[in-house]
Amino acid sequence: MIQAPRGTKDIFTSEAYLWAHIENILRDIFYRFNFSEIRTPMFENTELFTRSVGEDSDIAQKEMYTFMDKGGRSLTLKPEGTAPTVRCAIQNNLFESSPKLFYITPAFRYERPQSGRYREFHQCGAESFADSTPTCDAEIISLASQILNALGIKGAALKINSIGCENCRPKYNLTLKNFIADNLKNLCGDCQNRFELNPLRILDCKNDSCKKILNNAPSVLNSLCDECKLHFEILKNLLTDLNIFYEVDDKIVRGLDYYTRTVFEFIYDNSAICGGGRYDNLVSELGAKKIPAVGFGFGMERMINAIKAQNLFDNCQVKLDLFIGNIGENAVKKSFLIANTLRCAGFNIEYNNLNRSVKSQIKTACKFNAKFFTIIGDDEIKNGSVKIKNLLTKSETQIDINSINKFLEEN
RNA sequence: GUGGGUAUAGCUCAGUUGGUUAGAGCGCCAGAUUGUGGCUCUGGAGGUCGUGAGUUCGAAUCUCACUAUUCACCCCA
Repeated sequence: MIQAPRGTKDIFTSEAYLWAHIENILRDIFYRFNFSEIRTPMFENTELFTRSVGEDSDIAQKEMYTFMDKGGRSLTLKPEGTAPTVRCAIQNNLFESSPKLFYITPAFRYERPQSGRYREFHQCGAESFADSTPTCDAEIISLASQILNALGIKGAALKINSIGCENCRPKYNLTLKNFIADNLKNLCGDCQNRFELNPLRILDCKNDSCKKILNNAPSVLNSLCDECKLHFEILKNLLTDLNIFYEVDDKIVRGLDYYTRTVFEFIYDNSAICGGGRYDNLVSELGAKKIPAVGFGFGMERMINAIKAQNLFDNCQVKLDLFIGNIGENAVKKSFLIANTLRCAGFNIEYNNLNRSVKSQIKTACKFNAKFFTIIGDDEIKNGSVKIKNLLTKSETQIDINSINKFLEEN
């Protein structure tokens, strides 16, 4: 048997209905904040991701689905949503016309699958190129927070930090490296590599011995320049004014290289359900003029795990208005034609097309959550009259075979 | 990339130191009820025991490899 590839998952029936339902809620919230939807290609030129995500990042190093097409181009399935959004905005010059964009998209990373993590997963993200103010950061965080509220997800903790800008971060990197230098030998192998490439990432290491060493490390917050410091202070005040609870965590640095100043995460069940931050240099690094930006990405699978764990949106399924049962060949054809008429009129209809007992037909109708059930046989065709049964109340009504439409409208 | 668990019917799972024809519950189909669901009873269909090798007179059971799946680490959403 051919199975779905490792790390992928089929989404069908009630699960697909749940996804569609959630996507509708998400779009509603985005529209409230005047974000417009964009849909970018599933694959991009590889260079887009090596330049944006960072050539040395784990994503670019070992997690990307990269392939050559028949024209010799190096292409990569999108591993995240931000870089394609920025590319699209540059290419179509969206910064003035629609500076606030959102997407709901599959993304691909070659990783070992585990709970809430697939090789094809789905991201729901927003990017704002509106301006560089802390208000803009607060709006983005507020948007993420309202998404959680609208979905009813409780218990996600917001953590925020500032990792400075191109002016103050190099200074902090030096401070941090000086602090670590003596202990470099005691850090894990990964961190020893990070020491030169990206010392900030050492703060994020989960290794216990590294954590211990970094416990007393100088805080990035103490090295911020005046502008960054002010930006962060204003943001914190705004979040308080918005009644959004947060915790400052100066160890949050985020894994993608493009972030500047504000970074944040919503943690649920020990993993990040949403991550984001400001990236004021990415647009210019990708070749356009300098345009500030801030955004976030939700992991849809993690979002849905949380929704399921809290039993939100139970009983997600489409309901049938009527199930048409039948007995005999003539009746099968007749019920098919009636089903067609009623479907044209806008009702959800199923009919029986197999030679089965009335009992099993009515059971099938219940399984599909049909509101009404009717059965058509030679007598009904001859008399032009059918009994229609309410499956909930069990009451039956005798009506004209041509007035089912009217009956369904009235009931 | 690293480390553990698991793989038997559509689903959830039993299966004794290795021993005849591999079971149960649920679901499905039919009958009891000649054309009306949920309860009850009766019967029925449905299995390359993940794949391939090995050990053995004999393997669902033991060994190895592979694949898939799941959980954790790394990383990330």
